Amino acid sequence: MKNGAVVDILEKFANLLEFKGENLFKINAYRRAARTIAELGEDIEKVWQEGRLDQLPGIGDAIREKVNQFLLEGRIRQFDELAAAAPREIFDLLSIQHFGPKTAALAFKELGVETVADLRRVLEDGSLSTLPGMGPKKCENILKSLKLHESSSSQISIGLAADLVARVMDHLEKTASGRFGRLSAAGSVRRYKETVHDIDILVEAEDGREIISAFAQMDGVTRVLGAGATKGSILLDDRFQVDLRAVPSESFGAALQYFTGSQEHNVHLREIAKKAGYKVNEYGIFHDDQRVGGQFEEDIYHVL
DNA sequence: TCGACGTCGCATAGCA
DNA sequence: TGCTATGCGA
DNA sequence: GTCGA
Repeated sequence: MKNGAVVDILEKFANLLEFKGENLFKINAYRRAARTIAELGEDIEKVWQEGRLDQLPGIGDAIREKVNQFLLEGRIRQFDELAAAAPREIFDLLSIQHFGPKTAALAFKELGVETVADLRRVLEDGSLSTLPGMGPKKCENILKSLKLHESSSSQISIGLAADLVARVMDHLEKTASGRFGRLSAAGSVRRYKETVHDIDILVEAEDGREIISAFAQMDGVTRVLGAGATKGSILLDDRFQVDLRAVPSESFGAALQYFTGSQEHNVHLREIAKKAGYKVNEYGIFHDDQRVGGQFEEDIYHVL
């Protein structure tokens, strides 16, 4: 069963294209193809042998050929070519928050940053901050992310995640009670995925400023990654990223559905909605641009 | 053959 | 100081 | 790059 390997190389292919600065839609095409295979209920090699590869959604001539080459020879020539022109540790580098493809390309081109160690060096000796668009704050943020990247522990077990959610909810109820309505975990925590990457919490509030500010001030916050009127993001205990979103009452249900996912589930649901003449997004469910629901999560599933 | 492909909030940098 | 563009993440 | 109009 090589499905995992195929998914992996297609996702990495997308990352390499992104680093190269390729068209965003092309990049997404590779990611979509990877997702299709990840969700495929059968052995990709079997599909391949039976010549059914391009019956899979998102796989056309070009990607089919690459998958073909991979299954035949264990490698993809174009992939190797792209990889040869990129930093040695490109995938590691891109996994550092705030160090995206554009920044990576700039640092590689101007300073020859190939590895995580290189990145640390150019951050510490200040040379990265001499590049256009790389102000002090941005460099500081990247350095913090890099340290986090090296220390963590990026996956959180569901048990610990649940504890963290309880901690946040407790805090909000104590310090901002009455200023918000419903409060719920979302994302992979709510889906009880065994391990999660970060923690998403949703709160019902017309104006999220106060509650997000309370959120950013709770005990154990070691960094405020962002805090606005509708969205806040913190680092708890130096390790755990927790995001809080404030949404108005009429779209709380839709947002809960949307941010609970999973991504594949959302894609599937939208498809169903589309066929039935509806449109679903994080703000509600619509028919002819008329809102027909969104206050409750059930609205979405009920209508469809 | 050709246009659509999700969209938005936040932080930051750079400029007027 | 305010505005806009960009990168990033989700 | 893929899909559908």
